[in-house]
Amino acid sequence: MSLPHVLLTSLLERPSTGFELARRFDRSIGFFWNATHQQIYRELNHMLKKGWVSTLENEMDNSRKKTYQVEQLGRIELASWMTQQSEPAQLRDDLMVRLRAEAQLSNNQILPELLRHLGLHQEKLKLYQSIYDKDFKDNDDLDNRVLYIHKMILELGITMESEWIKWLEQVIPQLKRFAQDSVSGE
Amino acid sequence: MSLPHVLLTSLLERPSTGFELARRFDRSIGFFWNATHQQIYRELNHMLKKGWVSTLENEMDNSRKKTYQVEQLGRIELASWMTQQSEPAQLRDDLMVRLRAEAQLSNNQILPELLRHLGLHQEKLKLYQSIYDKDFKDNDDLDNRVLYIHKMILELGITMESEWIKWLEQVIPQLKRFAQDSVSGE
DNA sequence: GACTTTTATGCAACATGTTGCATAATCTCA
DNA sequence: TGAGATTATGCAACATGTTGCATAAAAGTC
Repeated sequence: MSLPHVLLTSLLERPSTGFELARRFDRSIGFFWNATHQQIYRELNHMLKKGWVSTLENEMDNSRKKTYQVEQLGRIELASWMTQQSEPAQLRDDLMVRLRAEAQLSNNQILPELLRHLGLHQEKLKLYQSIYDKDFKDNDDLDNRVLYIHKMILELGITMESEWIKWLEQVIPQLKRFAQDSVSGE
Repeated sequence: MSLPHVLLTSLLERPSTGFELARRFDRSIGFFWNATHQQIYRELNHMLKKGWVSTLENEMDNSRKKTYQVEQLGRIELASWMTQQSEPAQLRDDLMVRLRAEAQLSNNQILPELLRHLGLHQEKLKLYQSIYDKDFKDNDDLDNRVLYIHKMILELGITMESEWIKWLEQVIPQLKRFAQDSVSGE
């Protein structure tokens, strides 16, 4: 329900084409809200019809490229959405389902996937950390709202990835031990 | 894509009616995978058609109640699904979008919602903690796979909720300060 | 100049998830 | 015994998200 609002926010930060939005989704904003280019183009057209955004007339441009900007109606919509409540997202990870299934089936099939996820979380943490170092490391300008908020969002991401890693590093050896036990007699 | 597998796992743990599954979703398994009763009934019918589950003939029961159990085909499906890879779920929380929008709009509308979320996370943590104390506190039977896995899943939930709380408790005062500054001159 | 890659947009079909409503048996309690 | 809550299942419409495919201009490269 909030994809349009993600896009409005993103376009307020900078007027962009659908393609650019999709690319940014692969980086900053997409770390906590993902969307395919399909969803983005579809939603942009929808918002255009509702008058929330408009396209800039691209100078001398006969390509298909369209740059979108937020209109007054879009700002009003975003501000009104800000006053609404929403429930916290819930943890919804396939891996948890697989673990519970593993508990039932006892096939020892889960280990490779746990290791793979450990790797993925480590990579993601590294990525976040590098962005953090680049953008915020020596920035202690706590008076800047925008900077502060972006920094805190990234910090949350870093924390969550770290916790996943710690957790996996605890679970994996123990499950290995179970697997060992079940082959060697027990 | 894994709702059917959640249901299969849940039914392996205990044959149940759709209603019971929905209720359990409100508790244990639903902490990391949610679904409405609609989705559950629809999916159960679907799995019935595919032969993954069957209904128990309920003794002397002329009510509409149907108890489902997993069939061989369902087990095979689940085991085969276990060998497939899946990407880690990504953090996808409205609140993050609202924060970034707040950074753009500077309306100071976000604070009540941050406080509300803090409360919700504290409640959730309390709930998890109470289940943990009840089910696992004095259980150090590390040889029990099923118990161990359930315990670790709950521990992850506890960690994540704790980290949310810590984060909100850091962000809220700072945003309050910004709001203060912007009324009193600055 | 032809060839590939990157940029750029979109349709159509499908899968998944949500909301509102309808139905009906059973249980509770006054 | 009758009124209301709880248990129990489901349809239909809609919203949102995914996948596969098609198209085409622009930029790089051999």
